[in-house]
Amino acid sequence: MIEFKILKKSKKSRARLGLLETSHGVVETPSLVPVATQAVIKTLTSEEVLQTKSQILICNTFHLHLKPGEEIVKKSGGLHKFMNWQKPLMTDSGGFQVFSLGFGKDLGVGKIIKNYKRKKVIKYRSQPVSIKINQDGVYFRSPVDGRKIFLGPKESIRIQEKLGADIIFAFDECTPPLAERKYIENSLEKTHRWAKICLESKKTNQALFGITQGSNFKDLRIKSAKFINSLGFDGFGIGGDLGESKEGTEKILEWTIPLLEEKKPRHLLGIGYLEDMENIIKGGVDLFDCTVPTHYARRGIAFVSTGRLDMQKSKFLKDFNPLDKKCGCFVCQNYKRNYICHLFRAKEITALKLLTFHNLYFFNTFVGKIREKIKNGKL
RNA sequence: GGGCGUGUGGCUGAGCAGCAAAGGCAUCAGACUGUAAAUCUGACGGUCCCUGACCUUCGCAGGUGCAAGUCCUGCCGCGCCCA
Repeated sequence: MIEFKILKKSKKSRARLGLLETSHGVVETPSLVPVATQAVIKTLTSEEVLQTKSQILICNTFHLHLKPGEEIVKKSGGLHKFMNWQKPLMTDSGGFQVFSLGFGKDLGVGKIIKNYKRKKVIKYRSQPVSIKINQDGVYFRSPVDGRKIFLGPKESIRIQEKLGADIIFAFDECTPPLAERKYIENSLEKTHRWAKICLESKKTNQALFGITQGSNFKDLRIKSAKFINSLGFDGFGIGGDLGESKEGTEKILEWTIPLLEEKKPRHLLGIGYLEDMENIIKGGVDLFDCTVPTHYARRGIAFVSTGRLDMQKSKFLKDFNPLDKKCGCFVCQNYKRNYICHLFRAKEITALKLLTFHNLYFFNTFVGKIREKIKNGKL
């Protein structure tokens, strides 16, 4: 069960300020949802994650099904106890892995392709190499040991019920960019049918979010938003490939969000560079998860008020400043760039931890400022 | 002093007649948006009219070959064994 309270609606945009109440606490929205795929923010303990001002995390059904298996989590008392995180939690359904382990992996592309000039290469009825999608669900090849795993709407919900997050997602197909229209149409039918099955098969009182798709086709996005909205979900995810550019994503939000019941929370799946945040929030997004702060941290990238710093560059060995002078995180209070740079170049794992902590704190602070702007009528 | 072995680009280490010379490391550059991801891609002797051409390289100095990092001779350095 969740309750979503809208505290303020912007007069300048679709942005809104809200409180998402769950049995594990309240989330101020708009909010970033850091990604804890395997029931952990890589490199951090849950106590540390709390200090990054994170309010809610999202774990992954597919990964936790593989390791350690939902039964283990259930026997541990559910995800919250298992990972010692007593604040709100979400689980993603595994729908993204239909893409990332499928065409995403085959074609070496992400869900946003910058050079969209490339012609559509994914034809109707074509299948990725290592997964097979049919009307009922998806056969995955486990990246862990290669065994076959079937995941469909019922399976995903059953697993998510055992994992026990506060908010769970419907099982969908995250469609690839580079797919022709007919592929998207067919996929959308599946996602819609699966959405109904997810709702019907859920037995717990966890909140269930339905996911709208439709790639970058306006009529399909509208069709999907209307259909998913009609089913009675507790909230919405907006997924799939989100257009060829930032503007593409904004358009998709414009097509989708006005058709979703206003009092329910909207979660934009997988978007969140710093420069994206204001735009998607203005588009009416309440929640968004993104791997960027944590993922980039492990690649040596620090996000700071002046942009990105690649902390592996040797020039930082001579830089005695903190990552960001204005940042209040413990890393910026206690460590200098030259030390962090040294740790990266020496391949010390603590480097990953320091940047992960800083990036998350920085991102959360950034969203906090946007909430302030909405509050003050500036956005 | 004698015997055997060895010396390759920043390091390591293949190559033992047709090579600007495999791998690896390091270095430099780039990518990354519901995590396949502490990963991947590219460059890495020099110059230029740069999908190609030329120049300089494999301890040093000579030699034999159309052709030598690769064979021969001498020297130098390093290692092991014997005195």
